[in-house]
Amino acid sequence: MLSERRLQVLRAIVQDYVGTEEPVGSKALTERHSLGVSPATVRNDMAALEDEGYIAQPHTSAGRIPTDKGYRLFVDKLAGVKPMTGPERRAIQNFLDGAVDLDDVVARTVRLLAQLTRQVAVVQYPSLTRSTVRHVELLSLAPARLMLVLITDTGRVEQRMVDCPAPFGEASLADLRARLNSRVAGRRFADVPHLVEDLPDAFETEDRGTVTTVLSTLLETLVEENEERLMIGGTANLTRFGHDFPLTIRPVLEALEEQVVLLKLLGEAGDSGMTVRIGHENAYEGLNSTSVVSVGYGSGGEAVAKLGVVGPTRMDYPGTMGAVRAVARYVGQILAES
Amino acid sequence: MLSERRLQVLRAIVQDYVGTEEPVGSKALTERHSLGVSPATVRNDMAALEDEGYIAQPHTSAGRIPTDKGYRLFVDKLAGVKPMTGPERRAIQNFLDGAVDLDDVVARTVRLLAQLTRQVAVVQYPSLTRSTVRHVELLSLAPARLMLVLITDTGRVEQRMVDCPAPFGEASLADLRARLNSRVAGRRFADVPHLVEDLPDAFETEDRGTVTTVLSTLLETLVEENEERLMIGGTANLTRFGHDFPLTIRPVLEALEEQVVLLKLLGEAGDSGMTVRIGHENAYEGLNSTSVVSVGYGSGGEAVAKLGVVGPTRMDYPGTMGAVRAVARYVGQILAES
DNA sequence: CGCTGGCACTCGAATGTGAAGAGTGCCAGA
DNA sequence: TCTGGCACTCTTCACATTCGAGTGCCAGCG
Repeated sequence: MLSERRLQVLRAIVQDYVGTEEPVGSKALTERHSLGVSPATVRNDMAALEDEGYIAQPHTSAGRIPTDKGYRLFVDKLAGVKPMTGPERRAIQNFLDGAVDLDDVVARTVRLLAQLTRQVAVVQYPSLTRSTVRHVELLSLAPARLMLVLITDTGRVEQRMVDCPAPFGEASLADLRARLNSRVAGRRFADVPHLVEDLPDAFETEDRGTVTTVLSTLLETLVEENEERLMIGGTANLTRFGHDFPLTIRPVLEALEEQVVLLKLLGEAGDSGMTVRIGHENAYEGLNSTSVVSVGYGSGGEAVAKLGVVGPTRMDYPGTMGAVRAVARYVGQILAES
Repeated sequence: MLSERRLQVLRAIVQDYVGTEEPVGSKALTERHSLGVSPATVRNDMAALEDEGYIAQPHTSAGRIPTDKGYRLFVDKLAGVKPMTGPERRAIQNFLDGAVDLDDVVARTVRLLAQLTRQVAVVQYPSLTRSTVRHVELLSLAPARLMLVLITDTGRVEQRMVDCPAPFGEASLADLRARLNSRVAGRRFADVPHLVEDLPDAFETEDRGTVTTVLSTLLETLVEENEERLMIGGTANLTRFGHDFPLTIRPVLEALEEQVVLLKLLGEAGDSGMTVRIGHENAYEGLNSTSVVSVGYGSGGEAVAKLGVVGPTRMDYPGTMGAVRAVARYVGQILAES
């Protein structure tokens, strides 16, 4: 077990290193933080911290830098979440309030996060597993061709073509539209399959084929819709990463282009509360030198999607976490209002 | 006027520099290209080319590198467009054929372009100025609240809420829906305002307010829709830019995040045929050390949007132009089919 | 037992020197 | 008009040297 002072030393190391981007030595530490002990003592503590694997030296005769394990301890025990100041909150709210539709909300959120944290921001579009159906519309484009339009309560619209096995009359169409909506409107996606399963029985034999086709297209759409999309921004901030560029930045850019990777990354994060994944804690190799701070957001109590930032492990965790939390909260509010 | 041989020397310099990324000297030139003259002669030619501003030396006693003006001449006069090989064409077609919807077409196009050119790809979503309306749908969500859904022939769907000044009956709604569609379905966006202007006259006085509101929302949507979106990919290729990273790459990443900048960039490019903007020819400062190759694409004869790549001025112009042209052509085909 | 000051040691960063090499410009001659 | 030759310029690289920050360890002190 580490003594109180050693923890303080670790905290000081993390703070200094994050600030200066340079390995921090014992002398500098005692000067910049009033630890009340001499450099020699700090050196002993640092040696102990190094033995435990919390810090490391890039090479002999250089200062120490925190390891992933060190950051982990820092985040878990030594640092809180730095709350946003009043003006910052107001700025966030103002900025998000200007959004005109869902795309805009997401776009603004990305910008905002990137700007606040000066890192790369990732925002997942509100997911639909927990969404509900607002309306299903059926349009006849040709005698045996329909268009299915699904409107969700988060404001997303998805359309699919349906080729009918047999011509489908306007009357049947209206009937199907009405029945479908009375059953699924306002219901959760997950409940839809169960709710429509006996729907074909209500139709004449010659229409059943079409009804079945429409339903299966609808169910497919619900599932596919779940293939969540996301938006990223602030990649220019990657240039602040380090001086050893190409090697560090390349895999990160590659990871950011692979939506699958990012979705998995966000998906793995805990469902409630804020998750911080530090360096090698990230499963994806290209992100081994980055940390990901993510949190769920949503209208009302439930999280419908996640957002977060990707930055160097050497990041200002309290500040970043504060910004991420605040943004998530306000986005949730905006979504709830609309 | 430059002699034939001097043009050949310029061509050789461009080709070598693009290949090796290093300033090219007179000796290397005569060795790698059979110019039939000695290095000394080439030196004279190079001095002349330098006087004219086509090439420059980074510092005394280094080889020459092409200037923007040199690349311009190369592109205009010295190099053609390198056609894709058969297998390449087939690969392009196969890859694009797998797309399931518009988003997917655009996403695949971006990937493909980035991969083929090993540069940053930019694809604009099919623009709507020249698009036509496939269908307009009106749904009643609440007594005085409608949802307007616009479906375009390129497969895009846009929805808007409409708050009515007065309650609007189902009968009126059906009437409006029918009239609206009979007038605008299949028509171009640009023609819509004219086509619906007298529509309110056909309704009862108490409904006119709502009809007018719906129409103005529709027109707004048509215009806003025109705020074109785009997708980018292959940013990881920026890491191949040069060795002097951060300075070069940062402004480019910033430019790529500013959709406005990119849209203007594509917009400025000529409407037909391929456009190549080299270095300082780009209005946006951050892109002064990049070249942009763009071309319009679309279903049928008309271009509905543009696509292109952004890369270092030192790029393989013939190959890049070939890839861009080929991809644009096949995307056009795909769009025409669906 | 823990803290402190002192001291020798290590190793990277910065600086300087010198040789090598690539490339140029210019000139006289074919 | 082209060519070979030659002197000159600069960058690059390797190597040596210095400088300094930071460490580890130890003996002594409260």
